[in-house]
Amino acid sequence: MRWTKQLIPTLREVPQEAEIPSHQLMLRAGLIRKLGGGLYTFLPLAFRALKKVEKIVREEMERAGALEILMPALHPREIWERSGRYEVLRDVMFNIKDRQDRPMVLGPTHEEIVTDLVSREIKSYRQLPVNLYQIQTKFRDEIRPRFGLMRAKEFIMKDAYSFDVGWDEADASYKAMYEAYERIFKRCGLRTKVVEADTGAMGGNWSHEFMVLADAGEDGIVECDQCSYAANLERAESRPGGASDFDEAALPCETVPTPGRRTVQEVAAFFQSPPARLIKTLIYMADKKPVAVLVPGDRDVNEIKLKRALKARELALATDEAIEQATGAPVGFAGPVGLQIPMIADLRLKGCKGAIAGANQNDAHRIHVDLERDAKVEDYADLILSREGDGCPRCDGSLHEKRGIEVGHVFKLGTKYSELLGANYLDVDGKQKPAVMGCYGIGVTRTLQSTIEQSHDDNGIVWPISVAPYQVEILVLNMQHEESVRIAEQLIKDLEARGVDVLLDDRDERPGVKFKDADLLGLPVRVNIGERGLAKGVIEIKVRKSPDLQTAPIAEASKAVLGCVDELWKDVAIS
RNA sequence: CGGGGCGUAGCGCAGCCUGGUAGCGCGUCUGCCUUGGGCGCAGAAGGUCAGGAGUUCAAUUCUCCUCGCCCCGACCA
Repeated sequence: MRWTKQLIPTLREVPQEAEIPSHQLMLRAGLIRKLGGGLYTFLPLAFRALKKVEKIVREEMERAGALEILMPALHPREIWERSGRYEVLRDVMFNIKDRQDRPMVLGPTHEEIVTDLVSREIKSYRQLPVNLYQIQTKFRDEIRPRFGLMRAKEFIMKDAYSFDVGWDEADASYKAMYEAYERIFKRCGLRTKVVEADTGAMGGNWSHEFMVLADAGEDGIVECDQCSYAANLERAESRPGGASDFDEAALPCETVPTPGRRTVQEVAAFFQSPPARLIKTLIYMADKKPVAVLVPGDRDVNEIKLKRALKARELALATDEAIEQATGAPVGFAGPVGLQIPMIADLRLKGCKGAIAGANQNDAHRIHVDLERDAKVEDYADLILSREGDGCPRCDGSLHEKRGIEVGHVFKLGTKYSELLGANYLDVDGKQKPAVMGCYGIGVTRTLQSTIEQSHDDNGIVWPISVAPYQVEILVLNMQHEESVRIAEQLIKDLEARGVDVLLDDRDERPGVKFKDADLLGLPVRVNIGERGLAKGVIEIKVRKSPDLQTAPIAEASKAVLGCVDELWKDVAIS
């Protein structure tokens, strides 16, 4: 392909809309253009790269035995009401009506649709297992689209759904997908970290996320420095220490005036005591009922864990009025002693003595609190947000925080959807049973951008060879020089005959412009053909990711380039 | 939805405070020149100053409203 016949609108300056490197580079290298917030057009180069990612995904899904289908993007709203997820996902769903005034939604995901299909077509255990996948555009009315393709309102996702006769069989399907994902990301040239994750609105029992480590990542994760434990912060546990006993003697609980001291910091300073000695008491509304949540003063509540522990559908911090009503004191003075609403405490508070807590009256706190002696805590659970330096829950190591971009997520769903939507089969014993499901997503467009986020330098993109829009870029430094052009054309012919995608920069531009744009585009191998080299009988080869410039005799040009290309394929080979 | 910022030529920005109908760099087009890291010279095109209303003799500039975009937060498969 010739540059002058392609559409590659490179930008010299950084568009102000872009914040992170991958987004800036996608705009500058002429890969994408914005139509509106969270809506992007893929220009030819990005489209080529996208197709390569999709091809890898397809090959690995097929290898794992999944069958490709294509489901509608437009769904009757009714099916979502039937599963109960219209309520759960209504905020992210685009609602529309057809001309008959029938309510429709644009699909944010496809569990309902595929389960409906399977419920109609799969009747017998003889037809199982089955794993159906598609590569589809999903629509989500994101509260805040961000970072180009990272969080868009419309994006391409590969989603697969497995149906098995039982739990063990479903585990095998899950494992097969997990392994397929490892291969996919490796082949895309991505280094990913697999973490334990929360299942969120998907429901289900267990899930793993495939994370691309990057500062711009939207998810916090922790990983152990000694074992393989890694988890999304939403789910991460940490090793609880022993019960905290701050009192030598078991002194009776006592109320102390603390005028105007509301925050943990203020109170800790007032008592000249470490924040950890305080019991932080937060009032939440769980399904419209107040509940007190107790955590160590130096820790934050993990609302996802809390929601799970309370088995609540809705959870939010109580309003100031609700707090006053529940505790009888203004915000900042809640405490477990004498509180009349249900209480749940973090595991780390179990058996703690000599603590400081709010007194449930204005401008007062209690000291020498022995939680078990002085309060009625209904339940203890792991409720806090893990953080840097916490102990690993699995070993003696400690946890470290990182940022990650979620590119893949595999879920064990169980029978939630099959029961709801009637995906039952007839087993050997003649009984109707719900199929055991798993679902598996890859954000294809996000994966593409992650590749750039993880592989770029100051000058531009550094494409892995497997997803690069073209594998080789040839620069003819002076298009007026006929010999250069002739040699370039011969080289292109040779390379294309060997299945290599080649882009020729045939613009009548000065060399400097071409070099800059070549670095920006980041195609894996660059070939310089210029009079200076030809005078010595050589062409030059520059591998984008390496600093070295090599030369090859004109007669061996294609062989030398192919050698570089082959070498680069080793980076993304699966073992 | 809350907080902040921005909207002037394709891109990056100045002008606005202190009202008098718009400018710079890059890009684009033409010609010359040049050809190893965003070259040089000469000329040119390109603007409903986001939209609407108001104040004023006069609004890019002041006021109000609306829309869009970006960032932070809440939220998130």
